[in-house]
Amino acid sequence: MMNYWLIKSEPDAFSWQEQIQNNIEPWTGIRNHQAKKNLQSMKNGDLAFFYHSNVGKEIVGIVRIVKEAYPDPTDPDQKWSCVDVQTVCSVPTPVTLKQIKAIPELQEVSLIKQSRLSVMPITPEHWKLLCNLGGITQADIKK
DNA sequence: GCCAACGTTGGC
DNA sequence: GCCAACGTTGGC
Repeated sequence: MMNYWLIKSEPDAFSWQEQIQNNIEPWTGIRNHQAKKNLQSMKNGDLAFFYHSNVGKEIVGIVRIVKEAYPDPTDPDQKWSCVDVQTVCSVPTPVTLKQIKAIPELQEVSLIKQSRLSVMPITPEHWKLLCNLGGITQADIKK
């Protein structure tokens, strides 16, 4: 059973362009219990939207989980977790927060309901809808 | 265990 | 720069 997620990054700190260049990236630095719980629920092969917070405020790409939760090396106490994500594809037409807020079917997404959460699940229905909005096809996300 | 004070995230 | 919505800290 495939799960879908959304992860946030401030492009000033780590942008989609850098993700593309690095290809595989350890998703470190998460210091929130709910976000940690979500990281630990991720399975290899799960897909996640890559969202630019603060600057852009739009879904710009899709990544795949390629290494399940392990201790975050940037945490001295090793009590926080991280996963590895791999670049899958860019979103041809980035989906903006403004767009999402304007669509009645998307009012329940955590991006809106819990605006401070940085790692969140996305339902399959919302995933499909957001892919359509972004111009993503099934072929784009098949390896 | 409560809660006031403080810090952070992130949209506007 | 402001502030709403959290999360954390520390005194009691």
